[in-house]
Amino acid sequence: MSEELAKVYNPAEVEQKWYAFWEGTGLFKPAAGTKGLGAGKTFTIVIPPPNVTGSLHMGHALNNSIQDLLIRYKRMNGFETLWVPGTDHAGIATQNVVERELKKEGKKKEDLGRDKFVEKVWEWKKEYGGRITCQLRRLGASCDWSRERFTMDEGLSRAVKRHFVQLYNEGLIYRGKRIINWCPRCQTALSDIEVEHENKNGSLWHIKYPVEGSKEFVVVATTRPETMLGDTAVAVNPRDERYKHLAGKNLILPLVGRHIPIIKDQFVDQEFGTGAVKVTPAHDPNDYEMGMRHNLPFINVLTPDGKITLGEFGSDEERQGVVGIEGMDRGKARELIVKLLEEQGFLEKVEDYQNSVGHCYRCKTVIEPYLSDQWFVKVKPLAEKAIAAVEDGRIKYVPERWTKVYLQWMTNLRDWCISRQLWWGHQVPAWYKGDEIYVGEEPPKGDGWVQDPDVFDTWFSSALWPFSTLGWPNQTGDLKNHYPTDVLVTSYDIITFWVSRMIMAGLHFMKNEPFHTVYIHGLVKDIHGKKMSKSWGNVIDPLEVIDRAGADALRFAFISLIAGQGQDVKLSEEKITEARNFANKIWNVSRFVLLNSPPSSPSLNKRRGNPPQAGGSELVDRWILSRYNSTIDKVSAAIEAYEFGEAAKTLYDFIWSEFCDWYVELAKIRLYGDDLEAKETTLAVLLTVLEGTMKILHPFMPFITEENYQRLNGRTVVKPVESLMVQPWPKADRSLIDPKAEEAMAFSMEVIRAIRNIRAEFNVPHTGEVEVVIVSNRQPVEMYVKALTKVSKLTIVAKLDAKPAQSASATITGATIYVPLGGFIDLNKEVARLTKEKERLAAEIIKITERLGNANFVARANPEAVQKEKERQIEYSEKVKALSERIKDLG
RNA sequence: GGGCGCGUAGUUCAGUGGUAGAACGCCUGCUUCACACGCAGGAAGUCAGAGGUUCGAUACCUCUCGCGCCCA
Repeated sequence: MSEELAKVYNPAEVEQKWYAFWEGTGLFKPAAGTKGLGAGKTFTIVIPPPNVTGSLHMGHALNNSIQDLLIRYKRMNGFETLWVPGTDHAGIATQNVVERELKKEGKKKEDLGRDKFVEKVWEWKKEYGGRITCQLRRLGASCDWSRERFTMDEGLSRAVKRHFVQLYNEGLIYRGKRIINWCPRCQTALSDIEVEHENKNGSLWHIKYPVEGSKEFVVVATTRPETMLGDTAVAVNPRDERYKHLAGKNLILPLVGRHIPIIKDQFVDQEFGTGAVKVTPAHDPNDYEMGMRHNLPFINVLTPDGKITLGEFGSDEERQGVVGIEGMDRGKARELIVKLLEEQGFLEKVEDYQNSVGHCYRCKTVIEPYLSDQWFVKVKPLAEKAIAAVEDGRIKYVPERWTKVYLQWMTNLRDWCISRQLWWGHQVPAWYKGDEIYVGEEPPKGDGWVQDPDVFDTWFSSALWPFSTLGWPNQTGDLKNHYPTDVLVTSYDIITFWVSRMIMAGLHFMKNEPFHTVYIHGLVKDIHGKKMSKSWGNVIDPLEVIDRAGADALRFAFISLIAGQGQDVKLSEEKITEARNFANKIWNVSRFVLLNSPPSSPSLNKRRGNPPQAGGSELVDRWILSRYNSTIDKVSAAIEAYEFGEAAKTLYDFIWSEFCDWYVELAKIRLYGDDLEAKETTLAVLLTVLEGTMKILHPFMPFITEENYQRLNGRTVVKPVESLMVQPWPKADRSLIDPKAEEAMAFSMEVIRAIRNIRAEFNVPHTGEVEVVIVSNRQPVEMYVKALTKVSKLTIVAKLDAKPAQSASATITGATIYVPLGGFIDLNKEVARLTKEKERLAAEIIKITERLGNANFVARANPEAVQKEKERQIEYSEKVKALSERIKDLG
């Protein structure tokens, strides 16, 4: 190991090296723990599988930083930890990507045919599928890569078949012709949640439908005039007086001439438009229901790619009024229909209207409600169990508020459309021969069977992820040891897509909830709270950050940003820089310790294992050991409570402020002194605290902590080098938590700050030494004060005979400090300074006095609060008195 | 329309029924032998607004306003 340590930390070198070491020595694999909290217990996480064609974005980086933190923490606590990695085949997304590639060559997937196309996707997967897993390694994710899974691999495909076949046999899956959400671009059905609704400014067209055999019209209002081609009725509310006289009559559909009935249906809202609505059973979910209730014909007027077809019209006569519309895109068709209606006097008026338009969540194309044969899951019985599991606390959401989102969604579920008209995915294991249907994990025997061409919704396979990755449907050892898993870490946007489905599937197939805790984090946004997107140009690439600042910095930036209750995380360059600087600080403090510690020394090693005991040694040692042990407790408790931001902040403050700014600075006194014993004791404390701190920081910043730990080991301890990641998590030694030492140290620190403040206020040069007189009954540690304030002569007295001339002063609790400044002092400035402080305190005293004068306060407030106020009153009064005297002296 | 979250220093955010905090940024002074990705010091807030509960509210309750999200 080189003794030359760079002044600036270079993460790139360090990170590559240690990841290879960890993975190479098999440390990511579960190993039975024997010690600590986790003895005999497992801790398991399954990764939310990223899309196989994807590359690492900030959302992944945040998500996996959290998972790795938990996994590393539990591993060090002695749990047999397993983090299962893998990727998702992401049906539509992946198919779209490959289609786009083909398009560049001027080809469509139909040119290749299904088999060739699927082959092409597999090739694509082979080439790019490893990309994201490599990127997760760059982040430091300690997944067990030997257990990596893919939703389309053999085992998981078998699991999906079992899923389908079993639900089918239990009567929980059916096939039927229903109105589903159809994406004309992807040309597939989508489930309800795959549709994003957006409020858009549109129009409401009022169209006149003539009454058969009369000069009267019924006016209907619609946002989608083009669908009138498929109208098979007009509906009114049975209670609507306006239409009572038209009972039993027919209307004549404008342009088309089709005779359609007026029907009465409770569903119709009398307040909407004219109270009469057109009914298009093949193109609207509500109209579909009405169509079923009233036995109306279903006329589909759209092709799968969103163009008009008149193929289902009853006669050529009907087509004559709309010649030329066939094959026209739905948007153009709307324009034409409106134009024709207007020309022929059927359009009464057009109003501005805001309505909600559904878009495909993958390609943003406007969705069509479309009538087709699809497979559905009856979710109600599954959902009931999934609701119960959360309601009775078997599964807990963190933060708790997401429980409500989940329950609200689960209680309003409609049947889940699981078939997709894609080529990439798990093909539905159902076969048809004439009217016969066969559902099974294996193809049926005999000739003439044709397999259903559809594939499953990707979420239908990822629902099984917590147990399919562990071997299900086989009863494997992993399944036995690691199911149920422990914590699922994900962002709120897929609670409905994924979390809820895993809970349903886990409870149904494994008879046990898939995890006990769902930790929900926010989405990564830019500094203004905007979504990161290429078109905004505000994307920060995690790989680029890792190259530039290190994975540790990225991880720490994220973890310190998630203090809120599952709020979105606003990532900024500044935050990354801050975390990078923190890494550099850690690097340099280790460098300091290493540069000052001799190569392995027996006497030092002996001391290392026996840190100074409370009460018996140097104050600053007792102080830092007290703070260090408190920090262990605080960090551990924060992680256990999922308060990761709090844990990060605790570490940041302890390392930077307490350890570096105070302990290290004061350690230098004895480190550079002549007393060998004091020197070794100091080193022992430095090493103890630094090494322990590397341990509790490891889950946050695995690379730099491993590097430092290894260097420390090499220097001072004679033992074979083991990885930090499998060292036991430090346990706070409560006997070293020493409030007296902390109190005493706080006093010295306050004295030092007061002197520094005076020096800075009066611009005493850094090199200029000053004399200080402290009037106090308490004793600050002279050595500390002298070292940190450049004081040449320090006098501490309980009472002052003669006040030092030409001096600035500070009044702190329990002491007045005089700093004679000779020529440096500006008396006016000093008087102003003291007066300001006096006024601040005087105002405070008035408030306190009022409070204490309030009989209600004294009588009702708790006695401790009253006592505290009294103490403050005395303390402040003394300070004000001292300040007044000083001002008088100077004036 | 229903639900949820947020509003605290210039910025990003913690926080607590009893003295308002951090980081970054800003200002001043320092190339002090771990670190200028640094050290020391400093300025900076009507805790969105109104009402209520309370001896006491930035915090708890209600309403209003503003921002964001989810569902219909």
